[in-house]
Amino acid sequence: MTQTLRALKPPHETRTRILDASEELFMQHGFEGASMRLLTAKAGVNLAAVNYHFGSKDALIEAVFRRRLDPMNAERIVALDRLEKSAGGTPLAPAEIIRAFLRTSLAMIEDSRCGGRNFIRLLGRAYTEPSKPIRGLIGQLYAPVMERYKAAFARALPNLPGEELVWRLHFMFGTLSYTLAATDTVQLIAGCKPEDRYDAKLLEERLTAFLEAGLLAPLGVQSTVRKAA
Amino acid sequence: MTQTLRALKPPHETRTRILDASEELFMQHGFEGASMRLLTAKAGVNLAAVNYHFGSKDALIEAVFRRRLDPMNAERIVALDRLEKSAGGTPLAPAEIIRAFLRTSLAMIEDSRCGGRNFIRLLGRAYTEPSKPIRGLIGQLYAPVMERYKAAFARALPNLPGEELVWRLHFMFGTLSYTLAATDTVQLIAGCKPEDRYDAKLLEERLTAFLEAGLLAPLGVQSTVRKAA
DNA sequence: CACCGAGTAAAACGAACGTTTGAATTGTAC
DNA sequence: GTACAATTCAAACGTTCGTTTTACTCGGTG
Repeated sequence: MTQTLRALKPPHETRTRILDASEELFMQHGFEGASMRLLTAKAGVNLAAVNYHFGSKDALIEAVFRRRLDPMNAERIVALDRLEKSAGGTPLAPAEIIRAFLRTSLAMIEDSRCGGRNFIRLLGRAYTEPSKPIRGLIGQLYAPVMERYKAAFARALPNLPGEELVWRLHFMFGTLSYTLAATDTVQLIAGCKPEDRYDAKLLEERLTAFLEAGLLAPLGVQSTVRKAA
Repeated sequence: MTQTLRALKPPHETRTRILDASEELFMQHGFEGASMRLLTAKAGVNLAAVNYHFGSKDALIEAVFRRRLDPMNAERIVALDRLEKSAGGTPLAPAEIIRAFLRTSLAMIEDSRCGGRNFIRLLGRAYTEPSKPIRGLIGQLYAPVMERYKAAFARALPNLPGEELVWRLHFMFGTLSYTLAATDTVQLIAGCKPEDRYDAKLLEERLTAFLEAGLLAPLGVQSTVRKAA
């Protein structure tokens, strides 16, 4: 009886309302700028609810990230596993690996209820966040998927020096997170229609073309410079 | 007499001390996280000095940006002017334009007193800052140089559709700002020696190779898709 | 019915925030 | 030396922050 009632009525409705409101307000105002009173008012819950359900504001921030990022990164690893499985022993094309990583992010910006889109933008902000706990959390959550994809790229590009690969992955990661986070800069460069801003399919094509070309760019003189030094 | 004394003793020493301290602390803790008491303590000045010399904390933030960004963007435009002058009527190579833009940023990260490096990292943070006044300020300061470089790229790449160019510039801008701002993510991808992290010459080569390839990437199917739609 | 634990509610906590005040201090001109 | 403006200083302003406390409202159990 208890079981069925729990199943009918969401077990943590207040928690979910807080997480949803926080996702949006953290994105709009930042972590420090979004106060507890603002969050709880938007969520329609009491001020004390955050501390009751999460313990503290910092714990709430972590919960906001984990709710989306844990499944996302798990999905990324599964996608790469599937890719390598179906390829047998043959090396993967770099563009395939790029798309596998991209698609998880891009799927979220098409979230009809906007929660996913908010989170993606929030995530882009988090990389440049000065707060050390947040940086540490992001790094910790991303470490396994980073290692996994780095290995896949290394196998796909056996001729690219390891150090060079690390930098190009850094560039790629930056392009992706910035593109999704800094929504207004496109309008700054040119009056861009916001309607195709979030066309995930089109954005995937554009990003893949750009990133693949950058990843496969011919080695400049810098490698020789380094060898000589 | 007044003139010479003013020349010997810095006219706005307190102002400069505040700007230097703010640059570093805004980068470390963010704009909201760096309190007036922290800023003034680091600068070794009285708490009221900020409001006396700048008027408010927001005005201080604007002053921090303008002190570096105004000369930087002016230098970028001059560099592009020189490039086009010396090329006569012949079209510029995309890599030349990229380097002209890059070099101004990269020169700052070699600042021996670290002030410039702090500012570059601060700038990367500002693009994803949620605060509307800051976003507006950044956009306003960057608008002329953006327009100028966009026109130069359009002339250098007459076959690239305008909308496609806007996106690729957005990607490039994202790569640059993220690369310079998110210093810890490289270490996340791989244990990277921090010593060559700020080798401006090497970084210029790597970034130029990556960005040029991305900018010149072959057009995917998306343009056909768009034409059909 | 009494009882209990989970959750909600309103109010208050001390600390830290940006800003302002008014007196003290400095440097310069007459 | 006196006068005057510019700057520095300690102290306090009112507000807002994250958090805690205390009382209250329930549904389920014995």
